Amino acid sequence: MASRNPAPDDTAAGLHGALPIDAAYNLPLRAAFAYYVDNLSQAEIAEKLQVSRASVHNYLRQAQQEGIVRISLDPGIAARQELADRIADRFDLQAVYIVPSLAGEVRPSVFRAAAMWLGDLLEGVDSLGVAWGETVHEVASLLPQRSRRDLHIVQLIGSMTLPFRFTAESCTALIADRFGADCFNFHAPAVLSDPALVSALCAEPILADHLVRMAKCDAALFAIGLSTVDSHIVQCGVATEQELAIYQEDGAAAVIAGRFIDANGVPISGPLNGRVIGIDLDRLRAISKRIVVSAGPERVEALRAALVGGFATHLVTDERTAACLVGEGTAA
Amino acid sequence: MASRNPAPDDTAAGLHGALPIDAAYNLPLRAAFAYYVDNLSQAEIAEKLQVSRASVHNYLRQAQQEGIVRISLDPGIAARQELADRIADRFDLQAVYIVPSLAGEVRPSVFRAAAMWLGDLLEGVDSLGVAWGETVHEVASLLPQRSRRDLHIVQLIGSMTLPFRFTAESCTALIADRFGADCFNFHAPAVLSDPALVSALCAEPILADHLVRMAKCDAALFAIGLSTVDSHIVQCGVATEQELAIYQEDGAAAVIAGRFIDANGVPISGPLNGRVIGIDLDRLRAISKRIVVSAGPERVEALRAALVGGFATHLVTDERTAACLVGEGTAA
DNA sequence: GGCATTTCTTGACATATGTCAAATGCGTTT
DNA sequence: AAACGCATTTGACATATGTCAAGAAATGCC
Repeated sequence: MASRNPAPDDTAAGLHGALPIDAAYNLPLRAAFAYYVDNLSQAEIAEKLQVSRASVHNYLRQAQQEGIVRISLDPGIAARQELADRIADRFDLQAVYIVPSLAGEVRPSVFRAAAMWLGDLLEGVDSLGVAWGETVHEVASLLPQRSRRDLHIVQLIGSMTLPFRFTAESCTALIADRFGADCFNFHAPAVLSDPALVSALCAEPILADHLVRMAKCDAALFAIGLSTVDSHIVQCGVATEQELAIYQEDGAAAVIAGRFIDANGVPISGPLNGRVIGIDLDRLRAISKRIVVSAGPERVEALRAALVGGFATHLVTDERTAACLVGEGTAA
Repeated sequence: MASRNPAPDDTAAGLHGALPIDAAYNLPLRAAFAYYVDNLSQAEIAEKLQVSRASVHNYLRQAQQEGIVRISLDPGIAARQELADRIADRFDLQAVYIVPSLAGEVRPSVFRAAAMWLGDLLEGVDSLGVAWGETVHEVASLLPQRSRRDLHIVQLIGSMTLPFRFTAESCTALIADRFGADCFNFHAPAVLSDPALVSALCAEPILADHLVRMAKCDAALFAIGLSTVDSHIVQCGVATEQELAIYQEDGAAAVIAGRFIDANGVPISGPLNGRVIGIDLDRLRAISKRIVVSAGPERVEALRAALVGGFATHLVTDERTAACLVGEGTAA
């Protein structure tokens, strides 16, 4: 029983080069194979591995956390729902993934599903732009470990240091971490008080480089913000209540990447004009794969505005929200 | 509780268009989401779905069989094993997947793992050539359901109607079925007694077309046959014992797609020259992704011959076989 | 419409899995 | 060398899951 359990990041090379191959190293991996491939019971594995059954259970849990074990539901099946088709047709989306939630709270359910599928959605993608907000953060924190070393994670909106746990950096960092990907953060606040300062700042090489990186993204992950008073855009200090009120008067229906749009998906100008540092809506729309995660009855209108505006190509939502989107079912 | 459980191949369109979205249709899907995404217990799901706990269990099983639920181990982790690297280096392979088998029987274990990974290995592949034999059949029969409608499955060797359960057609048919792919069979026997007849037959449009299809494959799945008397090549009637003996005298080390090679991976000519209908070794080697599944101590020499000959680019095997391949560990 | 056949469902039991606090080992510090 | 802290392991218990044969519903057939 020599050398048990090398650290996970251990390359394993050299260390056990000369060990007999039945030596008990890499326990979580072996347990996972025995359990999921050979269909042995945990008790049987425990016996073969000469450890307690509880340990085997621990290994399996560890294997799952490390992403050795991948349990997921076929995204295709969620996209092949009849409702999904209708929404995709109606709003000209490439794919709609519908979560048939039974649980009382739909949003966490949708977040988990989105996290489960993000890896699949990102196949063939080189560079993922990431917005920030509660939704994006939740999805990020639920992402399973999955190796995508080649991927670039790019922050799409400037940061706010705020009363919230979901900072822009934690969104990008979490995602980058789970994919083992490189992370490119946007070293600027999301909003300044003077447009001139914004221009000046964006002309700085560091930020200019970042703007180029954003333009090169071939996928984006974001959510649709509400334009109501309890919206995070106010709570985070991006907009004041007064500013928000002005936008509301002009028909604000949703917030995307810190920008307001109306019910027809058309950008609204207002007091934040030129003061936001982050990807603008046209450039966002130029990214080829635009993944939106949004669910909940209170978000139907905002989501519809975003879809009408053509901001999404891929949508993850739940059954009930989906039904409301196409005018069936009630918000309740 | 109208219209429960439409048949699996039901398009679902129209049928429940007007149903309230909380109607209890598509139970396996709902159960799977509740269980794997929402982390509800089967008992909780039973309650929400108004069915017995046992039913929920049945739905989940069904969901798994239908490929809604996908449980797999990261192929990357099996390829990142230190032994895998060494073998890939030594034999110039693109990837080696090593199964750390605990179970007594390694071969079934490797077959299950190969089946689990085949879908991943076939990403980006348009046309998969398939040989036949016990190994290929086993892998095929263990394949999980996974949609790859666009894929072509192409039979690489003529058929034998034989005392075995693993016919060429069942290999291709099974694989095509699991992927929902199109299946192109080779309508000819694997071996004839007269080379002239082989030429004549292959000139027939039907077969000529198939030869073209084989050449267009961008991946192949095959195993390495033994050149010993108990080899399936004799049992299937492809070669007689006398013919086999001749090849053995000339140093036959393995059989690939009905062709003999020696320990250096060089093709051996012999009594079967010109009499086999199936992909020839050069054309096989011209397929860009060549996936070999092979494991078991008795197969080490044959496998090594195949690898030396450059017939594989991807290998799925077990730890012990792998160790023997690079000269460590014992066959026992 | 009735009967046979299949498919789905269920309750009760057997088994496997999850949990947690206590114990053990192991490397580090004093 | 003893003492400490951390991570891992373990046994015992609570819970969740798997199984199966019997019953119910749906389906197909004449």
